[in-house]
Formats: sequence, structure tokens, C-alpha cells
Amino acid sequence: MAASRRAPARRKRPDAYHHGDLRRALVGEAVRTVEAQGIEALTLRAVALRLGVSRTALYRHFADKGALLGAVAAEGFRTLRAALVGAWEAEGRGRKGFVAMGEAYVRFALDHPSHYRVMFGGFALPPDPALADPAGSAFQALVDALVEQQERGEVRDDPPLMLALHVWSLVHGVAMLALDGQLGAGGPPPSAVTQFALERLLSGIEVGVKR
Amino acid sequence: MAASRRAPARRKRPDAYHHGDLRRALVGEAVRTVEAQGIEALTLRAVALRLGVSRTALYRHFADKGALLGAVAAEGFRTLRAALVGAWEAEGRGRKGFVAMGEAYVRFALDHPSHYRVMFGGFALPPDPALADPAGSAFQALVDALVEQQERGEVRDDPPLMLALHVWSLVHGVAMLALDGQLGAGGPPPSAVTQFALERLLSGIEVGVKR
DNA sequence: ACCTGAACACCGTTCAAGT
DNA sequence: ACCTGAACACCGTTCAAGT
Repeated sequence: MAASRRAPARRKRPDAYHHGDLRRALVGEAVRTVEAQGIEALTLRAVALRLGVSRTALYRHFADKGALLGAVAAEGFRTLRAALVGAWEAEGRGRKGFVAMGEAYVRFALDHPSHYRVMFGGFALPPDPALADPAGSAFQALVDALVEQQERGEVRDDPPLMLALHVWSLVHGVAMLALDGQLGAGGPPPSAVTQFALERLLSGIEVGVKR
Repeated sequence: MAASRRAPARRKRPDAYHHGDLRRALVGEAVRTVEAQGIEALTLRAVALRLGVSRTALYRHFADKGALLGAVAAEGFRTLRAALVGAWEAEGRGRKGFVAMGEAYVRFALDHPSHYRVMFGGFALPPDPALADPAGSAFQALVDALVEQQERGEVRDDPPLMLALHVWSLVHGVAMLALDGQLGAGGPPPSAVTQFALERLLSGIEVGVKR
């Protein structure tokens, strides 16, 4: 039955029924399509065809296209969170780690532009409130890093939620403008803008002179 | 001929040909539709129908739907620029005026969410390089305000382009997150986030202690 | 339960033809 | 030049039917 020792899971099994985890397979194929060909190339028909499944099989697992896009977005937020936490911990959980976190954020957006648009472009349906919220979880990683720095007296004692929204806004803004090519026209490269922005950001939220 | 003294330009003239400025009319109707019903409600067929014109008349003026969306976006950038310059001048071209400018930016996005998405969502085609670039023109208003403050010694002597991208990223990020409802869930209102962000931003770019 | 095949309503775009 | 009407290829979604 479980012939788990063959080639690394090709496409399109000849089985009549796609037994097992069709839901997962649908999300995976949708993510691949979005990453490789962009949002507008993502049609439900193409996804089904590529999985060797009927066009309507999808509706057993998702209410509509928006729900599928919601799952694609959720997948993106999980990857993003891992990248953020990874950078923060690899660079020492201090100022340097925080800058690395910001850079990792922008890099994620530039490395996965279409996926990032699905996450923030208003296509995806809001997640089921009953389920874990991957977007909130990614955001929480940022809040945690700020609180940790506050406890060490490295960051201003403002409400962490406010600080986190401030930081998120900045990196999200840089990422979006870079994706839109609004930075590109002869101007400085995204990495330079990111570094400058994070530098100025920190000088605005670090503990320092009162004003 | 020019019966310019009738009712304020109803819809759907009974004329066989839509003489005059069909291009303008198309953009206007598209903007109205986007503002009132959202992006996904904007179909070329509906726009044509509402103007009492054939479905294909549009192709005499625009290459495709993306080009029409480009014109819609351009219209948005012109309005945005006017709002920014208005706030800057009305509040005294100083720190207060600059904060007002930032608030005006976020307010524009919140007042015209769908239009704003057209401007930044990657739907619109890039503008004809030969034509004036309304997005660049709106951005220039920001650069000008920063240079003016630098000349008065109120803002750090960093490259104005860099500073402007930094500021734009921040307000754009706040606007996008608010539009996505990512700020909404029990958190502080967008106006509070905007004010906090601008406060911290200024403390990061104003002339002050070296660090 | 899960999947299928045919059908429906809708879309952007093309093109030969009209004035 | 500018506009029209019919047609094409494509899409998301529904639904009765199969196993």
C-alpha cells in the first residue's frame, strides 16, 4: 500500500481517488503556483488539473477561492515567523538581532513577492477565529523581542503593542514599496533603504535622551 | 451644440456615439465604481454599460484593463498629493505641518481603501515613462517638505531621498496594516498608531544628540 | 464521506463590419 | 477616427449523480 520508497512524490498519481490529505496537497500546489507564476496565474482549475483531481474536488475542503488563498497566506505567515525568530536568535537577541529581524522581514517579502501579496493584498479571507492565527503569531514574535529589550532597559518603556505596530509598519512599508518598484527607479537599493530605516527607527525607540 | 446648461450631466446619453472625452469618462466611472463597490466589482462591461457605450469602445483609449487601472491609480496619486500639500501648508510648514502631512496620508488611505489598493496592489500597469508620473509627484511633495526642514536645521542632514523613503515607508505601512484590519483586532485605533509612529519617527530624524 | 461531469453565469479580449 | 455586435477562450461555482 504505502509505497513510500519511490521517487520523491511526483505529480499526478494514476489513482482514481486522491486519498489522503487533499487539503494539504491543494494548499501546497497553490503556494507553488503563486510563487512560480504569480497571483493571476492561480486558477482553481489549474491547481486541480495539476493534482490530477476534478475541478470541483476543492470545494470539499474550501468554501471558495478566497478560503484557499487564506490558507496560502497562513502558510506564508508561518514561514515568515520562522525567518524572524531565526534571525533574532542567530544574531544575539540584542540590537544586532533586532536589526537582523527587520532585514529578514524585508528579505522574505523580496524573495517571495507574490506570496507576500497574497498575505497582504486583501485577497485572502480572514482566518477562522477558532483556529490559531499565524499572522498574529508572527506579530507576537516581534512583540516578544521588544519586551525582552525593554526588560534589559534597551528600548523605551512605551506600550509594547504600540512599539511593535510601529516597527511592523516600517518594515512592511519598505517591503511594499520595494515590491511595487517604487524604490527602484534609479534610487538606492532596498537593502540600503532597509538599513537606513532601521537605523533611524532604533534611534527613535531606544532609551536615550528625553525630549 | 454645447447644451451646457442642463441637469448636472446625467448618465447614459441617448446619442449613438459618445462624442467628446470618452477616455475621461471611462476613468471617472472606473474611479467611482472602485470607490463605491471595490476592485473586484470593476468590470469593463459594467463601466461601458453605465456609460451607455459598447463593451469594446474602451479599447480605443486603453490597451487593456491594466492600463485603465493605471489611469485610476494616477488619479489617486493626484488627489493624494493635493491632500499632502494642503496639510503641510495649512499647518505651518514645520514640525506640526509635517505631522499633519503624515496624518493626511493615512487618512487618505482609510477614506479611499479600494482606490488605495489600486494604487499599490500591483494591479495597475506602470505609467508611460513619457508622461508625468503622478506617484513621483506625490513623493516629491514629501521630499520638498523634508528639504525645507533641513534648510531650517530642523531635520538631520541625511540624503533627502533616503529620509523621504523612510517616512513614506512608515505611513504606507501604517495605512496598509489598518486597511488589512491587522490593527483593528482589539488594538489601538489607526489614528493612535499613526500619532505614536509619527512621534517616534520625528524623534529619529530630527536634529538632536549625536549617537 | 469524497469525488465526478455537465452546466451556468460571467469575464477580458479579438475582429470584421459599420458610419 | 471612432464605435458596434458577435464570437472566442477562460473563469469560479453549483448540482445531481456516482462509489
